[in-house]
Amino acid sequence: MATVTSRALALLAAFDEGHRRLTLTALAARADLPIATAHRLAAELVAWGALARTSDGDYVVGRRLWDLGLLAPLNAGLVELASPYLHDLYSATLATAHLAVRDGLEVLYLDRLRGTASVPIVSTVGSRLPLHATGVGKVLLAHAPTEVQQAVLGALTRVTPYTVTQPGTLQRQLAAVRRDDHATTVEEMSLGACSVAVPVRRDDTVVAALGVVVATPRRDRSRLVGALQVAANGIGRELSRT
Amino acid sequence: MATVTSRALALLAAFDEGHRRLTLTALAARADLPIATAHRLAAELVAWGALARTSDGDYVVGRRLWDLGLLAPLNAGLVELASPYLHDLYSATLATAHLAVRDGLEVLYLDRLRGTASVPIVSTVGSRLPLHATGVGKVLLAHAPTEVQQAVLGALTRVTPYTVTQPGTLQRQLAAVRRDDHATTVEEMSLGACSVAVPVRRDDTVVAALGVVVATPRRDRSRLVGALQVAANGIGRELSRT
DNA sequence: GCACGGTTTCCACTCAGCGGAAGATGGTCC
DNA sequence: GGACCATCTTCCGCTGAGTGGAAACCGTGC
Repeated sequence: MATVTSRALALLAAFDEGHRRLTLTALAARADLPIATAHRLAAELVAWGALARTSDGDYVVGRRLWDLGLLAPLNAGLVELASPYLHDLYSATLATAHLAVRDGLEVLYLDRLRGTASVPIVSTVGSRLPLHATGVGKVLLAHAPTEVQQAVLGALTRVTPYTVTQPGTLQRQLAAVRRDDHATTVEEMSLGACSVAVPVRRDDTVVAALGVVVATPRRDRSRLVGALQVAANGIGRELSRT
Repeated sequence: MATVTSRALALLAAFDEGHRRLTLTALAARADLPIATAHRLAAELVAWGALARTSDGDYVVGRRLWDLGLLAPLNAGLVELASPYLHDLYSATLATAHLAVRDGLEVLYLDRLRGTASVPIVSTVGSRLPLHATGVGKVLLAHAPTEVQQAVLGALTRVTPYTVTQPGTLQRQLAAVRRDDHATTVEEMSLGACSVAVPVRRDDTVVAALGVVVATPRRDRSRLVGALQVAANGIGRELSRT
């Protein structure tokens, strides 16, 4: 038997990147609730500010959830603190630059500065992508607890024909990431897109990863790694002061 | 009689900028709920991801609200699209740069790039400040519907000794903002801080304001206005394409 | 004017939610 | 080591908050 709270949360969960605005009927269907129940509970969420009603009656996520979301510890200054460095990185490389953290068994993109090159970019702020198929993901996975590594290694899904799906291969790559202090991918997440990423450390702990996405990394690899490390070190220094 | 939904939302509302992590007892007190009730409902919020429990038992806002918050229409690309221009502005001026929108009778800061100058900055991403006492606020107020202007003009609170609190004076300033297409403040929000701001237009509609905070605006006013307008025009052009 | 789809409102029935109390846990002080 | 305190967790009898099908309402299109 569902609780009232779980029903209200089901309404919130009905929204996602592909469903940012919903009619009442669609909202009820996606929340698996009768229309009358959805209507009643949604009215309370609207009154509080968790949802909002557009002028033609559709429901959208309310401003108050934006406010609350900013209080989530993940945003405790990291995005803001890292932003200048992300832009320095962009200026130095003109490539799409990312700041990401590990969230369970996935990469979560906290910030992105989109470059000008026509390289396919699949990430956006708030999106989650596989750890094993992205540069920032490999960095985060290489420094994750053993049980996280084992869980990921046990479920390597193929995203492109070049995605590494053999555990042994990925383990060797992760060891190389720890040794070389950077990771690369070559069309493992998107065809036409390669990436380079480095760890962001607060003292000795890897708390995030910084990466860029380019068409071909091999030519500029050491230059990209250098720029990434300068930016990552700057972020790490400021993190150590807070 | 309170509903279950209102109690659950009261728990979420217990968190704010000054209370990012709360013990169960504090959470219950701030939500005005008995501890047993708070414990039960909070457990459901934790299970869903709206709240999280730290290792020592405290409650914090959960990652899932961060995700949901990103879906709020306000963030539909504006922050990300504007970010490169905000950094261009920073590079050109080395001052703290802001992107803000009007939210009811207040300014809401969507993005901020903190400059290096030692000027007191009171805004942070997500914060709301008065429309009449900030540069971006004056821009947004000058282009707000008449009833918004009248509501604000009827309640001009003093923030510093230099805050404009006489309706006639502010009205003349707003007319000047519309005429000159930029606004300034001089220690009206914080002593030692002055600001310059311009409108960001999508076609002919003012949808945001872009501003910088400096120690003394008079010396660089036209240079700052120029840089702001270049950035605002760039943002506006991209907005017109989406 | 009618049909249709979506939204809003009603209300008899029932079980989910309530919260005080008791127990458990952990930390501090003497 | 024991006493004390504050916080957290769990229990459970009672009852009114919540339920959702059905009807009414509303807007649009033909």
